[in-house]
Amino acid sequence: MKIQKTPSIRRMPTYLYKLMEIQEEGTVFVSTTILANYMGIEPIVVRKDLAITGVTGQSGVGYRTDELITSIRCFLGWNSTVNACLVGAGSLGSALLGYDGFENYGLNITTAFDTDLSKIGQKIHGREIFNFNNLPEMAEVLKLKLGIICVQRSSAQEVAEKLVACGIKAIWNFANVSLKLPPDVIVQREAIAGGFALLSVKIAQNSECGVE
Amino acid sequence: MKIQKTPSIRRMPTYLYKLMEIQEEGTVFVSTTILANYMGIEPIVVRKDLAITGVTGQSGVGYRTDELITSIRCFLGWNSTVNACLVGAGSLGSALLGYDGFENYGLNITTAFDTDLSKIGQKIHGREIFNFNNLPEMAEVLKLKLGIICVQRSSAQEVAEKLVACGIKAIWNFANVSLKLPPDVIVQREAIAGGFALLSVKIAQNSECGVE
DNA sequence: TAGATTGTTAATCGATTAACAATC
DNA sequence: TAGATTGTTAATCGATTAACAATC
Repeated sequence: MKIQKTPSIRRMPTYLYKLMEIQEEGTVFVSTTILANYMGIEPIVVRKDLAITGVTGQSGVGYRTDELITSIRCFLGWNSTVNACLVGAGSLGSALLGYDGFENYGLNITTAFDTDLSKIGQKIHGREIFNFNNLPEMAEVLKLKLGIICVQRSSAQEVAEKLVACGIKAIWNFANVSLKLPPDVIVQREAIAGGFALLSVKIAQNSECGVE
Repeated sequence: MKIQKTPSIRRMPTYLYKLMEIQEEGTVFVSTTILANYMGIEPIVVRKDLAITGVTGQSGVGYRTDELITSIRCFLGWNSTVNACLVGAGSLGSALLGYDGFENYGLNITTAFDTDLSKIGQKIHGREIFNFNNLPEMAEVLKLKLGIICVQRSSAQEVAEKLVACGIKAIWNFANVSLKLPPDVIVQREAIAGGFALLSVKIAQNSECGVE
């Protein structure tokens, strides 16, 4: 199963964030010119992106801010909520638990797990850390549909398999490994090293140009 | 300045990590079949990616592991070190400070800054937190070339401008905003919401297919 | 020789960009 | 009417995939 329009989809949350800001200001209509200027891209790109969601605007005016927001939310499936657990309450895990933007994404991190006894029972950003061994009992009760993996590279595969064994079919993987899981499990790997690689190449290209 | 081969570049660090693992095992030659299998992609993709770095392999055998590693490192500019500072020692900042993979990327986060007086003077993962107001004096002495922004959305623009004013021309932005900076400043924005958007769409597509 | 793999060339596919009529 | 903007259609560009000869 190939996913298409990846670049457009990646831009959606940025539009959404800006649009919510615009809505708070009370601005009813917004044009692709404004969004493009904010993003540092061309208006035609924004127009094509928005078209994917099925929304339509008014010639000479733009799009209704509220309609756009709804439309993007629906397209991303962020209008309904999914129950998630986070495994690995280290600093990255804490950062994610503390991120208050997730409520806008329909992401409800109800529980955090760890194996470190010194962490279990403690609270991080209002959520209690549970023993990862209790996952099987808790997964069903809490109706967990998504697992967020924030453990070390070395234990990520094992954690992923246990999540899958509990019926969790979607995984957001922040560990620096490729997970081997059954084909019906949806995995999204977040590789920040990839971002740094891009930055590095930009820097290298830039200093080349400077020399010329 | 457009950057090309973005998808390939993003995959490079993943190859690199796996290759280092392979090297530690003492395996001298590695084929694109092995790398492709690890990444869950096709060998031809890996071959094209590796070709970008200029490395060549041996028909029927594969590539020398050590040559591949060197080649990817050089291509990414990770063979030399860049001094970086991190601004915003919250949980995300701490996570990055604690990430020990950066030494392999030629990234040397020498300093962390914050404005929170309760954090200043403390140490996180061995690095002292300094007052952000001291940035101008310290930037030159420490030869800072890169700034990593981990502050709240609302202060990111201001922080970025101060970094640029200190001669820092490359910024890795983890705050959830588009920064408006002079065109000669290189910015890489890390938008994890984009990753979650992709995951959400995958889930949505999957449940559609399930119904059919 | 047989099997595996590289690297090149061509074909396909999808994303971005350009142009412009239609609309407010 | 003039200016701004949408949405469609076509053109361009780049990335992915396929095919295969050459090589070990």
